[in-house]
Amino acid sequence: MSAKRAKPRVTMRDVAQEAGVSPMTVSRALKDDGFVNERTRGIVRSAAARLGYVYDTTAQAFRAQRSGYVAVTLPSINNANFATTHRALTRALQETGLEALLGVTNYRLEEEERLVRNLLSRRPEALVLTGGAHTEETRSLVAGSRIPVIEIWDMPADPIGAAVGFSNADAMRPVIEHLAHTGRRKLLFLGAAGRSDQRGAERRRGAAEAARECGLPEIATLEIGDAPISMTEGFAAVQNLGAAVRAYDALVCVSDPVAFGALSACQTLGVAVPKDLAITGFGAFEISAVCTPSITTVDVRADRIGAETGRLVVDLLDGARMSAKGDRIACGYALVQGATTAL
Amino acid sequence: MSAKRAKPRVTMRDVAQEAGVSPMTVSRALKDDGFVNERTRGIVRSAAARLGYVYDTTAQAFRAQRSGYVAVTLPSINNANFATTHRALTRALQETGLEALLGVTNYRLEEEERLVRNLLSRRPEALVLTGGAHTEETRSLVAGSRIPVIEIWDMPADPIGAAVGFSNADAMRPVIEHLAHTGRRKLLFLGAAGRSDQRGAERRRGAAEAARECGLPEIATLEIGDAPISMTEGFAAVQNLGAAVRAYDALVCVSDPVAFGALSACQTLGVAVPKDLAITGFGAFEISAVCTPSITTVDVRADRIGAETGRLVVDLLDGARMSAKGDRIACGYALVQGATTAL
DNA sequence: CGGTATCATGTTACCGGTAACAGATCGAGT
DNA sequence: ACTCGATCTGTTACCGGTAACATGATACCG
Repeated sequence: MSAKRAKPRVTMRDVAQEAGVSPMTVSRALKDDGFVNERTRGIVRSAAARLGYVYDTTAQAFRAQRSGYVAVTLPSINNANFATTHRALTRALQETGLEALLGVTNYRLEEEERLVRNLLSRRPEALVLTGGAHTEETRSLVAGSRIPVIEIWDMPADPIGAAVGFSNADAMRPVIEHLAHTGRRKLLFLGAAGRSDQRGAERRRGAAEAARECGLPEIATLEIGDAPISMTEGFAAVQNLGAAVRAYDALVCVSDPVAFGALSACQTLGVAVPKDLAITGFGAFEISAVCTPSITTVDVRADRIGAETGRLVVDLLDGARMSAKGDRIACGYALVQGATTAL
Repeated sequence: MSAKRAKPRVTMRDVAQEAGVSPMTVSRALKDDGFVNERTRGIVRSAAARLGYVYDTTAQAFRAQRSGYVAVTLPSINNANFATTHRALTRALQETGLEALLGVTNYRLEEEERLVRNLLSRRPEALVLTGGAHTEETRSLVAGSRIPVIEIWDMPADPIGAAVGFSNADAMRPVIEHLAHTGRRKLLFLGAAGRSDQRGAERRRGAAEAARECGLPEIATLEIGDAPISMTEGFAAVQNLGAAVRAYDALVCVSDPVAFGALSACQTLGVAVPKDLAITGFGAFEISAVCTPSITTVDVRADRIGAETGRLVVDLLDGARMSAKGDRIACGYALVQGATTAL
């Protein structure tokens, strides 16, 4: 049996009665749009405070058919880059009175689908999806929703709506070129199973392509489990390879944490980095700069992705920009040379 | 001028018309509560699919005066432990059809206040706050909201409602005892400015107390900026100390990332860890196990905090448990010995 | 065969705000 | 004194679901 605590929720009507005015006046007074006499406004405000009135956004959103928020999905809430993007996005939205409503997919497309369905039923005004890979069902749900959709952290060949980010494949190119220029030829890519990490798979593809163009031998691949993979998996992978890792000139890791794990394992194995083996990461996480030797990586401008996305959302909702279909905003990336690839 | 795209939102009425039944029947058919004829249900379902109908949770919540979600605040979405807690909490809630609505405070009490105000106006059914320190305004807002409130990751002396977590002060005790037992006497605590990191300040207090009880000299403190502090700050702090760090037997760090930064700086400075200097962290982050030498830390059972909180919320909303005022659930913690304190 | 339980569906009203429109009051200008 | 506009406040209806109740159809009983 439910605890049937009688809860006399305080509404505008109550405040109106307390203040001796109509509910409409309360609404206006609280909105502070200048259409209410200054004295009345004061009376209403103090009445509201006295009763402990809390504005009901749900009712407002319902009436106005405007929820005032933007749904955002992230694969993980344990990732500095996604956190940065989210912060920048939130900041940009707040200036317009919009809120970001955050959902986490745990790198699973089915969870994304469930989440999107759920988020859409709350009538967001726009939808920001991290990543460009989705289930068919997700795509059709989203396409039918008639709200602006923005995919970030990816440059899908066929975006649902707009896309803000960078090509994960292209961003790998400077890494491979750098390795080639410093004389590394036998490369091993360390990443998650392709199915589970679309962005990682793109990076691998880009690496393979760049290797070909640089005249390097085919790049080898080691899949070390489903996304998210991190330090532990990178460490274990290299530990398992053991001395066999010496067959390679460089480990190209799908992310900095994986690279750090690999680096740490090398130190355990007595493999000298960068002398015997070079290592590269991806994402310019804090650790890449702090560890010894520092890790060569790629800065992908997470904050810019968030800020640009925010701007785009605001523009689209303003109607300043019409449809976003096909808009693609590239935020760039930059190689950050660390000590793990020094000569 | 706003893009006034005419959007004929599909409602239950439309579906009803399409299916040739009343809106009420549509409602029942979609809810699948068994009060509708099987054939009718099929007709309604296909009509809904044909029109691309999407259920409107906002309207449902409004009518039922039940939002179906639990508001959760986190200081950061770049922290494995908070992520773990959030995942466990979400999982527990989902079994009851509740959703977690996530807000981020960036370790700022004023942001928390803004956020709480916002979240409350969306009428959550319960509120989960990470941390036990709040502005006065936040406390009174929350207290007046008449919904269950649970503070996690802390054991405040005077909780608003219930508390689930551990005493950050107590959790520091085994660390200090371990250092004392292994002969370390001169300790330096590395943490954020106390004001900005309540949990960190508690850890420092606990460390100081434990040191006293173990008969160690007063523990020194180095504040290295406002929360969140991480590897970079830990690294810079030790780098700045330079040779002066040799005056201590052990660095007691407020978190693993700070500890790792300190460790890395020691390696740069040529200070041998653990021979010349011991280092401890907090939180059992992945890096503590992967780096070399591995870092002695404290596992605080982030998953248990999430799971217990979820259970508590569900119980409270069921009415199975009445008021949570004063409930305190301790989730425990455990010292994890690493190589940074070996002899 | 009337009475009643059972099942399936429809009708009405309402949740808490606010847009749109309709007064009411007042001072200024003619 | 009358008109007019500006300023302020009130009234009505509505957003999209669904609880509560009413109704209609069918089955089953003594």
